[in-house]
Amino acid sequence: MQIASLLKQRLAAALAHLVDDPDEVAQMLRPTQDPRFGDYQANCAMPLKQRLNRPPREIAQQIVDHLQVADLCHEPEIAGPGFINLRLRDDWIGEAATALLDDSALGVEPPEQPRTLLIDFSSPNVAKPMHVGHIRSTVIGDALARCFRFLGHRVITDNHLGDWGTQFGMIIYGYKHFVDQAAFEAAPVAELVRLYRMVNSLIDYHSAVVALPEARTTAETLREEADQARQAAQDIEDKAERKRHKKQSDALSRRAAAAADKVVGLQHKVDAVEADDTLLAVAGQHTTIATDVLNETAKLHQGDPENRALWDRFLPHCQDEINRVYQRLDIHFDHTLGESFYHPMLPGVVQELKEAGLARDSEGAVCIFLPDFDAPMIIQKKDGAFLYGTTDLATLKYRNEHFAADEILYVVDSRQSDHFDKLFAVAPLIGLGHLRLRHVNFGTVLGEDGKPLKTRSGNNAGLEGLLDDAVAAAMDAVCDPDRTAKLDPPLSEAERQRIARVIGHGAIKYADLAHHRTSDYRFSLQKMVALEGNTVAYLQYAYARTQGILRAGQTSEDDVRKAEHPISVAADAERSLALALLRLPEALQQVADDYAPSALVDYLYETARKYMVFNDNCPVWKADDPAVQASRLALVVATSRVIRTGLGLLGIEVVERM
RNA sequence: GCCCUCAUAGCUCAACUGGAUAGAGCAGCGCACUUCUAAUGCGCAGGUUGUAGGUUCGAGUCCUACUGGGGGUACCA
Repeated sequence: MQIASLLKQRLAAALAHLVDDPDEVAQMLRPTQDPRFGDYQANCAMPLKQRLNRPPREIAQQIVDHLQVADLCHEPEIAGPGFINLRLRDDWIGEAATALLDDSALGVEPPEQPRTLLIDFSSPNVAKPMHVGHIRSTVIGDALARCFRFLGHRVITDNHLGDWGTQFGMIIYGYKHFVDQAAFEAAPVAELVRLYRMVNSLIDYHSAVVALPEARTTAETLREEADQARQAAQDIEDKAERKRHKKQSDALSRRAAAAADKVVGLQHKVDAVEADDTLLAVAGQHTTIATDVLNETAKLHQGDPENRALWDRFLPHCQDEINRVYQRLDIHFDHTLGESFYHPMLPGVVQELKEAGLARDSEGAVCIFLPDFDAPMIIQKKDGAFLYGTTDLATLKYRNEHFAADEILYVVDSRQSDHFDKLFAVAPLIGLGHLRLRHVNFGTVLGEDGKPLKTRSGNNAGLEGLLDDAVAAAMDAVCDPDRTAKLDPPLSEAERQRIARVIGHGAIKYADLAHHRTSDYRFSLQKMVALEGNTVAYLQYAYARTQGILRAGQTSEDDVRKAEHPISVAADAERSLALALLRLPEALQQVADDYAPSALVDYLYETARKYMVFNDNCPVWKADDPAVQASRLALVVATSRVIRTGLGLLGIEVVERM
């Protein structure tokens, strides 16, 4: 049962006497921020002032007069300008919490209208190593899939792999010119990665050599301007005026620093090749590598047998590579239909759009011009190649025909919002207006310096290395012998390994999901594996404590459930914990409404904290009264189930001891 | 240039979509271990929510302008 919706129903019934849209008005029910105002507050009296032309407190009184909540709440109170404060009865909380023990859905009720959602997430480019940038889409998409399923909706997950792009042109080119056959036979993926990196650095080298002089000039100019602006600012007498100029000169300085950074970055790319005489010689022999790579890609797309054979040979290895990461992270897809799958459909898509008069030639390319957009969606380049807009349209049509989804979520970087705005604008024009399309966008992962996370070489930090680092850091932090010394029996090596793995991987997922998806967030390995604060270790510890109590009493969750002892809340810590446990459905509703798993993280952290307070104040086995003992034990079990289930919905496992 | 997005405590982030005195954590200071794991709990301190206006019973949240960060902007994805 969901408390908030139950109260909303009651509220709506009371409002039916006053307004003709009671259900809508009843939505203005919120949990209170301050326990002094009870547990929930109805805020609908104030806004009704105009509509009913009466003072809000009077309206509130009328609502309260009709409000039938005596079975759930104490007498409602009207406070301030017209808030209606509701305080749940302790006996009701106890009964509801007791019911939780026998409910595998933990209070979640089947939806009135189950939806079918197709979630498109992760979607890495294969053939290059997965990096930290893929983490957000993967982790958020997986958590959303788990949450929507738990809420009773039908979910189809699809990994729209980038398996047909320029990166294959790069490794095909690399293979043709630089392959080490022995290395390829021995470890194909490693060799392909080496080839990818080599070709990439050669392309970067040539473009950096060209770009460097202008970047230097720009950096110098900006530097001078910034210096001048700072000087000028110092000479200004008027204080306010000086402050304003200072601000502007600071901005200029930052821009100058960024330009200088860019020069350093370019120089780095040049140095990377020039430091190695062999590589430099190779660079000299492959001056047109950038366009040659595009040609290899184009040949692949046009069905060139040699390139197609190479692609067929490379792809399984590339898939093994990413599947290893998914396996590690316990992430699964119903479908993996990459770009290559849609490639044969693209000419037909363009043809149809042209025939329908939606697309037309412009500057040699085939474009869909849309009102409200400056630039068109280009679906075929002047050289005949197709673009991701084309693929996305083909994908949309295919999904519509094969998956009967009523909603499609694209868990993709915020930077692509323009693209999705266009895609979603085209959809109704091609008869797909019935699909609810949603760009579930997310922000960038930043390093500790506030810049997008990169390694020192300028490449994106590799994902597997990151996971290894997290597991190692978790081992150091969580399996510190001083801390685990009191565990009896002592932790075995296998148990330590498992704890480090669960906490390490969990830390990465948790830190990502803890931030609202739309904001950028600062990635700090040290903070995410920390034991204090809003971290996965804190939740794991709370969970481990619940298990510790069961062990101490030589009992199990099943035994406690079968005993059917009622929960009754007396102490504040018991009440507040029990109420928190009843709110999982509310938290999940929020996740679904915003497509934002962070709401579940906040909820779980809040619940774990309340459990910790309970744990400190309400001993189980030392309680004198057997009824109190049984009630607290039942609360412990309910907590353990909520935390385990909640973390599971985030894709995170639990450990029994730590 | 135009469009999108962000700006909240020293730091990292919340704030249930317009509700009451803006909350957590970290860092700092203090208190509590004979324990079902102190990997915890409690307390103190920390804020003109970037600036200036506006909308209304009520604004961190909405509108306008400005300042600053990030991103995008016709053939990469």
